This record gives sequence, structure tokens and C-alpha cells, in this order.
Amino acid sequence: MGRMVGIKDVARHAGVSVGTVSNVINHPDMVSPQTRARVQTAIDRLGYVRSESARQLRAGLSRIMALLVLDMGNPFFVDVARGAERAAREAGLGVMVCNSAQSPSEEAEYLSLFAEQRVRGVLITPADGSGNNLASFARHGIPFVLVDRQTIDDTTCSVAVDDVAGGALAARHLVSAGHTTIAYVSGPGHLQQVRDRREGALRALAEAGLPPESLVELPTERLDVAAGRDAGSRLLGLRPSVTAVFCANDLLALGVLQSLFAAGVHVPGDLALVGYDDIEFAAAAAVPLTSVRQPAVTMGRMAAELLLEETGPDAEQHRHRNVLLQPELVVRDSSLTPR
Amino acid sequence: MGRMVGIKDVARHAGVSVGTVSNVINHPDMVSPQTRARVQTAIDRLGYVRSESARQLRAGLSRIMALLVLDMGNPFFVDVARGAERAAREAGLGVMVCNSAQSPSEEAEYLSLFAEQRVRGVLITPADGSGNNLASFARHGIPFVLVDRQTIDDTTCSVAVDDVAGGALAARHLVSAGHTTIAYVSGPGHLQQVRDRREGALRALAEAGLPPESLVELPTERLDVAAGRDAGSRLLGLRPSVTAVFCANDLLALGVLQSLFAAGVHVPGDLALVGYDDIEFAAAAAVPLTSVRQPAVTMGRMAAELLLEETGPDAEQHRHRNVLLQPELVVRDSSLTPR
DNA sequence: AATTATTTGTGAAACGATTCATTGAAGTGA
DNA sequence: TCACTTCAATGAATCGTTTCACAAATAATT
Repeated sequence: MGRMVGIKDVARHAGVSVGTVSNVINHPDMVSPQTRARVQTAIDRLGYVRSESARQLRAGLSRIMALLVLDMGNPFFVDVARGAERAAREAGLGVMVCNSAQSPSEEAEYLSLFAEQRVRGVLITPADGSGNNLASFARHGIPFVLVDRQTIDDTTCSVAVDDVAGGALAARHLVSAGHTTIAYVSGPGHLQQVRDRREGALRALAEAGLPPESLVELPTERLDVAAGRDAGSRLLGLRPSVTAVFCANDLLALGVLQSLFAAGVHVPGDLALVGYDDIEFAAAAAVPLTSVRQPAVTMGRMAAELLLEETGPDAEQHRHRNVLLQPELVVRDSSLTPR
Repeated sequence: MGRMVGIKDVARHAGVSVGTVSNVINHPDMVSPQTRARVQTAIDRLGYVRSESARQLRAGLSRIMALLVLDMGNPFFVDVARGAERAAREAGLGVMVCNSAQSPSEEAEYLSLFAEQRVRGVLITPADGSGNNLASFARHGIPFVLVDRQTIDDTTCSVAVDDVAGGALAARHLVSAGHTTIAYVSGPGHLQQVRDRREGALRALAEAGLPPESLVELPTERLDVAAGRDAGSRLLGLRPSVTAVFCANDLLALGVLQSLFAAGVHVPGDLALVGYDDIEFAAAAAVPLTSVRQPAVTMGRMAAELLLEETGPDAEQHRHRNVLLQPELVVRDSSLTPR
């Protein structure tokens, strides 16, 4: 691998100064057309590519924003990444997508990597409930935006979805279809989302004059398909008093669906099913899944835009905002009212 | 955002020279324990984080390897990313995962981004059939490894899975279950994978003494669930002469499954179904999907390891290798022999 | 023609780390 | 005490850009 050609080589080859070459690249209109063309041919001929690290060193910060998510296996986060990526590219930034896999220590490692890289900013769904990782990261002065998490204070921006509203949407839908006892396949109790969605469901039940006992909770260890499968088999015993199931997550719902199907329980005939997130595979299930759609792509995009505003040219007039997006119920076969 | 603290600030604060601070970080045993401790406290006190860009500028190349995949919405590639990430981190490198979305122009953009970043190397599943993008990228002298693609020559490393063998596995399985007319839901004809899997299937049929017409091809525009749904409805007309379906991809198979289910066609009773990739959602389908498992994580890991070898300290003795991994049939309910 | 603007191009000083030849001090053996 | 080695620490050069004050040449105005 021979020595990389630098701006100096181009300058020599074109018979101009390095400053001029730099101008051709960054401020083309400051250079006369003739020299511009001459420099350009030199660039092409030599195959010159500018060194991002040198540029960065000078600029003080990089043209990369980081996105740290909880689980890249979950299509929900893939969508978030898509949205962020699009917004970032429009602004000429790249996105470095990383996966903390819910581990606070991995999260910490990535955060210090980001600090070393002097990334423009970080979009993060925290894995560390204590907030220690974020607190120590904040000391570097690199801005970050919380994704899929709310903040009370105004020290950072955040973009989240109203999970209480989402839970209410799901439960209201089931109640209005005549269900009076609903199972809630929840996830790990320490997750705010899981709690909020339950809270929403309870509210909807209360609205309809149903007691809290109408919601039967089935906790799970994790928010994945396997946990759903497990919950599904536990569900079988709750029939027939339970006639509908609300899952904290589509992955869980898919697992539940599979269990029910294997047991010969018909969805929605015997048991109505509602998921959450509306990932692509929800619509693709054998019985298309009713789900609460999270505007994941929008969330990613808005988070990126907030960060861009905070780090952009008019950063001064930036005020931290806590955006709360509204979810939307997508009704499909899995919750159709049986006749 | 105040000025970043640099190595100089640490040096001043600890009363030593910059060289010494650098040594504390990079060659701790060259520094006496006392000064080392003094410098360390200064580092902690000031919250110093070294600038990766400065380090890179000096070193000439970065500590990042790039991974450019075709579709981050496909869990197969998410697994590839996982494998690559793990191997890279073990070597102290970060991975930048990017999505060309099958678009040659996006691919080109990313490749030039990688060149600017002077990434250590690139793992890529090419989107550009012509090979032009890669050819021009190769001129930068940055090594790359082909993922999920074979190479004939020995100018690069590659890691792929034997698709002919995979196609044969699937077809042989169906034939041995007594099926004599099989539909092949293929994808875009220009994809080598799609062609190889058909080739394998044809071979298996020939082995069993069946004519090539036993394989009925249903082409699709894309390798996703929607295309599968569409193929599924086209399939309905082919019954009952066709008794089994082999899909080039699990996403297609899930779409097919959904169509069949909606039409009241029983799987595997009326129609046996086999997918390809064995993504997580294949096992999670209502009727768990028989699928040809691709060692995706292994593929990502091996690709990364080949790259590390090629760019590592003993790069001299590196010989390009073309690794061909073997797929494996995972039999589940969707192809159980009906009684 | 003299003065003032305008347009192009120059070259040196950053940016923040690493490296390496060199110095200074302390220790060793004769 | 002198020469010699060993161990620590130094400081300047370097990496490849961008920026900016300045010079030179050209055009516009009086």
C-alpha cells in the first residue's frame, strides 16, 4: 500500500499552492475557472481523496453522529436508524449505528469511543437505568438526544412516543369490541415503556367502567419472541375468562400467536391479539397483527434533526425540547370482532 | 461548549512534557510509577479524552472497519453485522455499519466516505453488479472482503455460503417427502444467489430422476415479504399439481405463508413450504418454517477476521482466501410430511 | 494617470497526538 | 574519580488539512 497522495501532491502537480487546492474543494467560487479545472484534473489524475482525520483535527469535531440502540435485532430500532440516517445524510453527516444490547457496560464502552471520536452528537436509548453512563458522558460537552425515552428536565432534548396513550388505544379497541377481561403480556418490570403501556390500558378500562382486575398481567423476562411463546402457553390456562391479549411488543405478540396456533386456538375467533410497535413482521404474520404503530422512522428523524439544530450554526437559539409523538392503532385481522 | 482539554493541558497540569503524557497512555512501562500516577490523576481530574482524529492523522489509518450491506431490514444482515462486530471489537476496532439499500449510487457514496475516513478495510456485499464501484474503490489501496459473494480470482478475500448446496438441500428434502412438482419462488434474476439456489434445486431433482419441468419458477421483483405475498396468490392457481414451495428467502416464504393462510390453504397439509436464511422470524412464524440456515454470524465473523489478518501486523504472509461455508437444513413444521 | 476596489492566489500557522533522537540524572565497576 | 551503562523525561518534527492575513494583479472610478 503506497503512500497516500495528499493535498500537497495535488498542489505540486497542478502548479499551485496548497491553499488553492483546498479552496477548489471547499470554496470553488473563490477560484478562477481555469485554475479550478487544472486542479480538478490533477485531483482526478492522482486519485486524491481528502483525509477526513486531518480535516476533523482542524475542525475540532467530526461529521459523524452516533446512534446507540438497545437491540438491533428488533426491527423497531432498525426503523429508528433509517430515519436518523436519512436526516443526517441530508445534512452531510454520517451515522454510526451501534448496539448496546441492553448492557450498561457495553454502553459505557461505546460512549467513550464516541468521545474519542469527537462525534457531533449522540442519539441514545439508554441501557443504563441509573443514568450514570450518561451523566459522565455529559461532562465531555458532547450533546445528546434521548430516543424513545422521556425527560422531565430541560437539560437535553428527547423524542419519545406517548406510551400511556398507546396502551389506552389498544385496550379501548379491545373493550369496544366487547372484551371485558384482557391479558397484558408485559416485559421486564423495570422498563418505563412496559409500565406506561399498562397504565394506559388500565385507564381505558376505567373509562369503560371496568375494574383493574380486568387486566391480567403476564410478566416476561425479555421483550422477544421466545418470551412471547412462553407467555402464550401460560395464556392457555387463562381461557376462557380471558378473551383478548395485549402484548407490550410485537415480538412478544408473534411468539404468543405461534403458541396459540400450535395449541389450535383460533385468532381472533377464540382470542383477540394486539401487539405494539407495528414492525414489518406484524403485518406479515399468518394472521396479520393489530398493533399500535410507533412512528419509529419519524422518531429517528426528529431526534437527528434536534441534534443537528443543537450543533448547527444557530446553536445559540436552540432550546431543548421534549417531543412526545402520538402512536396510532393499526387494526388488522388479529383483533377482528368474531361473529 | 468549552475548549476540549488536550494532551498539553494534562502535561502542564502534571508538570511534565507532552511526550511523557503520551507515554503514560501508550507505553506505561516506560514511565516511572510516580510520574505515571501524577499524570493519571491529572488526566482524571481534567477529564481528558484523547482525540482519535489526531491519533489517526499520525497513524495514517483509522481503527474502524466498515460493513456495507444490502438491506438492514433483513435480519440476515443484522446477524452478519453481529458477527463482524464481535470479531472487530476483540481486535479493538469499531465497526461502522451502513446500508446501501441495493442502490449502486448509495454504495458509491458510502465507499467514498470510507475512503475519506481511511477506514482499516471494508466488508461488503456488492450492490453494483457491474463491479465498477469496487474497481474504482480498489485504487485507493484499502483492502476489502466480499461477504455473501464468491470470487473466482485471488485479488480479494471472500466469505460466502454454498448456495447450490443449499438449494439442493431444500429440494432433496422435499423430494424425499414425496413431492414431485415444486414451485420455486425466486427473486430478481440478476442475483447470483437466486440462480445458484435454483441450480441446486435442479440438481437435486435430477438426482431423483425428475425432469427440470418439475421445478416451476415464480419470479419476483424483490426479496421481501410483499413480494412473497404476491407470489403466494399466484401460487394458488398452480395447485394441486404443485405440492411444495421452495422460496429463495425467508421473507418471501413468510409472505407466501400469509397468502396461503388467508386463502385457507393448510401448510404443510396442502402445501409444504421451505424458506432460506433461517432468520429468527422463520422459527417464529405461526407455522414454524423449515429453512436453509445460513451461518450468518459466522460469515460476518470470518469476513472480519480475514480483513484483520490482511491489515494486521503479519499482513505480509497473508494469502487471499475464498471461504465457502456450508448451509444446513433446519426442518420445522412447514414441511412435515402430511399423513 | 492616480486612486480605490475587486478578484485570485499565496504561504505560514494552527489542530492534537505520536515518535525519536537527545539530554540529564542516577547507578555500576574499575 | 572517570568512563560507561541504564533509566526517565524532554521537545521538536511530523501527519494532512483549513483558515486567514496578506500580496499581486486586474478592473473600476475619479
